[in-house]
Amino acid sequence: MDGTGTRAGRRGPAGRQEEIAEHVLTHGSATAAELAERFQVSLMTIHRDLDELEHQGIVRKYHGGVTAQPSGVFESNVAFRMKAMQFEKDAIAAKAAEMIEPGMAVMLDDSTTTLALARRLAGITPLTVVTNFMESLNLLSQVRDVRLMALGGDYDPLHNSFLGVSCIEAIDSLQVDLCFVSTSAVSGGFAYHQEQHIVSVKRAMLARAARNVLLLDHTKLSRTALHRVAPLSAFHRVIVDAGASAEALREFDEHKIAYEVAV
Amino acid sequence: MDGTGTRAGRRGPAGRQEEIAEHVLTHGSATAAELAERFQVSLMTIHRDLDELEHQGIVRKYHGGVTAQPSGVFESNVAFRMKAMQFEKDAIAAKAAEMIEPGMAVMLDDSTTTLALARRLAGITPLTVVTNFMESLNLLSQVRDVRLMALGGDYDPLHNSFLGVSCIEAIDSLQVDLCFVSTSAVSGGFAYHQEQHIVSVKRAMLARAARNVLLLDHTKLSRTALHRVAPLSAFHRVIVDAGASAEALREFDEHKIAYEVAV
DNA sequence: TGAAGATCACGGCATTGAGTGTTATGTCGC
DNA sequence: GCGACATAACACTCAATGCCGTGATCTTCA
Repeated sequence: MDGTGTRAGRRGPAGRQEEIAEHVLTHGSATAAELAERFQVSLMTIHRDLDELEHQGIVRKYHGGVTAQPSGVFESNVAFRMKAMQFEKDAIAAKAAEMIEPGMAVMLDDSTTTLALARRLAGITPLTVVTNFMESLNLLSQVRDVRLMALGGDYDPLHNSFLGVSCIEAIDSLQVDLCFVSTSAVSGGFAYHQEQHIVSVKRAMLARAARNVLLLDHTKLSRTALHRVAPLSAFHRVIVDAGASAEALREFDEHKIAYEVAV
Repeated sequence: MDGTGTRAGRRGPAGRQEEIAEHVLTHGSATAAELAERFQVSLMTIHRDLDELEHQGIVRKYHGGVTAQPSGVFESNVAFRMKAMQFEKDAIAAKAAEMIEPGMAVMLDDSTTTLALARRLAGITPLTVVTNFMESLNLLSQVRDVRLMALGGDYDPLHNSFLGVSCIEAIDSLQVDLCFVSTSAVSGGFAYHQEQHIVSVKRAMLARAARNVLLLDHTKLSRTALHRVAPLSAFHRVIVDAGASAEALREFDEHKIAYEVAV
């Protein structure tokens, strides 16, 4: 039994790094020596962990220690998002799938919610699917009778997707029947996201579809992020999970937004 | 020194399976016991090898032995050669990697040879890599300090890559230092490929690089395919493996092509 | 039905690669 | 320029994995 207190590093370095991140995030900052003592590993290992966390955009290193990254970049981490709200996302995806009919062309953004939707598309073939999300590309490339189209661009490890000017140009030369996107926050009749380059891509997508659908788990409601993506009126429908508060739904009514609750 | 005669199974079970296939293909048939004796391994191992070869469509098993697959062998054999030539492709990739220096921008086409090259790029960072090949995208997305750029387009399950107009447009807006491609046949100073839509993409790639490099294992030499891709003069260098015949190399000399043999 | 051949199930063996520490070298800040 | 901190290079450990053989069980064919 070691004296490190919390659950031990049960799954290799990843587990320790997660705990380091948690420690730095709560305390605001730390020194390498302090962390080495706390986790009973050498300074070198701590530095390697911090390099990894810095590359993931979770902490910032400086000569003498590390600090937490100021904004909520942490929430963008794809591995982080992947685990959360799996059940709710699946319910939302089921509801969204009802809108799709064989033969349609649909576009999916780089969110874990639309990935849940992608998993269901094998049952609605034939279909044309357009996306910039690596996970969805890998998934759908294995599916017969899905005409898959990739949006290229600069690879973003944080989101595991392709972004940038090149991606937007590719979107601009397309036109689809349905576009499904998710955003990290919604309130006051607007959808928000914390990163500018993601916002640009989402906007381009919304402009190239006959109908747009916004997929939201309830943790996104009544919150804001730095950048406005679009007014909710840009969406022909909003789908939320059953965890949405009555207050949040009332807000949709006030703005005359067509929404649906997924059970 | 064993008595098996030919080059020993230097690269694991794959090498032995290749020799087994060769033996069965030339003799028409064989028994498991005979092969076990010939390669000095147990019956069980021979059966596992034969299961693998049968799965690849190269031989047919029956109670008491195996026979060579009667027809349609050629196509399956190509798939087989894909894997079998792995050793040579790796040598070619090693030679190609020497041309790359940190900081460069390189483009890779959708061939298994350039995939072998992609595996080596992690050691030459930082690097910008552009490709339309799903395998390479998945591989390189895991690599630190590689700025990865995807070429989008219509997904082709046969090649596991993205093609079409959309892909070519994406290529046209780029410019890289080095472009590595492979073609399915070379002879008379020209490179050939059997599929038109692949040819279009390769041509677009060649037009957007300061220097082009052609990667060829020796089975591609002195052959042709339906469509001309480009004259060999379009390439600043050709890299072949050590299996290339003296005659094929002389042909390069005649056309004044700068080539290099990978050991 | 009997016997040869094929498969299954388990365990040993060697190899690989990730993770880590130690020592040496480089770099920042006072 | 000096001390503290950070990085680079090399060697070691150890767990995971692929590969193979042995003996038991199942299947096929005469």
